[in-house]
Amino acid sequence: MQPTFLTTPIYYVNAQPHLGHAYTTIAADVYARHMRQRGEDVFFLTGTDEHGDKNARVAAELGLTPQAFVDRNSANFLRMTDDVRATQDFFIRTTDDGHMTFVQDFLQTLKDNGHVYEGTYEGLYCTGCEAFYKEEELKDGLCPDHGTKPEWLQESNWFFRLSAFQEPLLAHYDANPNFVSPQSRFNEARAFIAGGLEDVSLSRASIDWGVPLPWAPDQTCYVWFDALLNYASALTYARPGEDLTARYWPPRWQLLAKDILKFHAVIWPAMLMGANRALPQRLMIHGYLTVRDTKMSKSLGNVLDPFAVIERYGVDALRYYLLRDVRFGSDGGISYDAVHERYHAELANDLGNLVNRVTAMIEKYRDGIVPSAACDASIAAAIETAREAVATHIHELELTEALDAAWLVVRDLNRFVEDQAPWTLAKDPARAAELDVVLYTLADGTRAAAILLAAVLPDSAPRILTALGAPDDVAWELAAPNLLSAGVAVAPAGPLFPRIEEPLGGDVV
RNA sequence: GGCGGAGUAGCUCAGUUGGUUAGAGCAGCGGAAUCAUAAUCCGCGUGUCGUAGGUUCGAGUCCUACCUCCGCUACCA
Repeated sequence: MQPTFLTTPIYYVNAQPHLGHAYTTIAADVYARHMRQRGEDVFFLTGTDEHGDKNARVAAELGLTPQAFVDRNSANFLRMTDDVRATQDFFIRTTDDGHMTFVQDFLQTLKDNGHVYEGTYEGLYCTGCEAFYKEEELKDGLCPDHGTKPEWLQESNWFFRLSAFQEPLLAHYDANPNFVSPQSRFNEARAFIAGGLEDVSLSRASIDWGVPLPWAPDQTCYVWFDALLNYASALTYARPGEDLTARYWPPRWQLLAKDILKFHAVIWPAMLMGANRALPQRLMIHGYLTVRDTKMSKSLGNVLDPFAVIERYGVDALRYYLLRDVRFGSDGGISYDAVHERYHAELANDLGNLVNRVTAMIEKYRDGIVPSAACDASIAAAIETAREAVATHIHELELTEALDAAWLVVRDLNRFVEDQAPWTLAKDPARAAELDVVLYTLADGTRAAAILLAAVLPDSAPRILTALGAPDDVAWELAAPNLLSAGVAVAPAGPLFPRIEEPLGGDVV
């Protein structure tokens, strides 16, 4: 299989990392980890978007230079990737020299190819906001923020001939029905293109904090062009002295939220076409996480704090919850109560307790040594089935469905315990061989389940393997039956997902 | 207005190219068991499949109209 390059958007650093950033990052990380489990050559890219007027303004308000401001805030995002156990291969910053050089080269290429021209951008401009407004955005013809009357301004800009790519884009969409997922987003993007494309300005004359145009240094690159190019620039300098472009380009998957669909599904591919570069294979547009009910919403805008969840339940719980409770690709409601419920019902009760009871029985009935036996055929079949299903779903970024498929094994194993009643077998020495089969099956099946879940539960999966006396290796080919060595000693280590008394958000005063 | 999506059990949702008694998880009720983090397992749902028509031997699954909700309808990022 070809190397896998996947990306998250780069996050705009004017604010703090929040749930949305964590969500996309986690989803991409699950894919990256899965592909690495399969031994694939993976390059997972994420990072921060640091130019633009907004950053410059916030920096000024704080009395910082733009660079000092973005340095500080970018570090917050880098820390976020660690907090959620993301395993990116490179964390790009658009203020990197390598990136800025690439942007200039790319813009020059677009211009050399005849896709850039000088024009005039005009519109209603509010000096207070330092931004252009459309008439319908105004309130009674006044700026909604400042209540002042905006001026009609003209600005000389350089434009990207996006309109010229309407037909090529449509052709690409029609030839690649999987280009954008889910289907509804594909339709949305295609309809937008079919409705006619206007040229877009790719530079700003009034903004200093950005990449200067190589042929007109008095203008800076419009921040979205700058930002989108990160996906390509990173490969040229992520590894000093090495250009990874030939190895990884184009991206297998680019993940993003629906609010930035147009930039990624229209402008970005057009930019690549204009530079004669291959387009990303697929774009995955996930939905919004919305906070439902929660009595604590005294103050509006109360969002679920991913770091609070990590602190109380652990990072695996956050990763599991976000991918499990909301179908990846759809919008969905989340809540602290739901985190609490799923943590206990699924992670603690179904999985954690399974590990606990299996190791406890092996200790009690076999002195902690995994007996020699063959995995029960029905469980073996369930593992094989789940292995295929999980892989298929993850390849399509159907992460919720992948979890469902893996969880069937967990449920089957719990059912197997009840069906076989090892505690009964243990009372009859004549049935020792039967008990061996049951105990081996449980240990082996739980081990396989851990590997199936390892991409989502990077902390817990190795702990499960260790508890079962298996090597700490989550290679995908080990997600198969009969691969636990007989004679190893189990090493129970207490509850994997301890019960949590107080749910988050309950501390309403 | 235009384009697109969605309305299925109390809740969250699955339901391939139309075909036997519409499914899962959660919650609820009842029961079993005791290895285990009082965890697990089993049983229990007469749901007008948004409304009204239509096509068909047969429609949640196709067609028409309508109702409700949502998204998009471009340069803050």
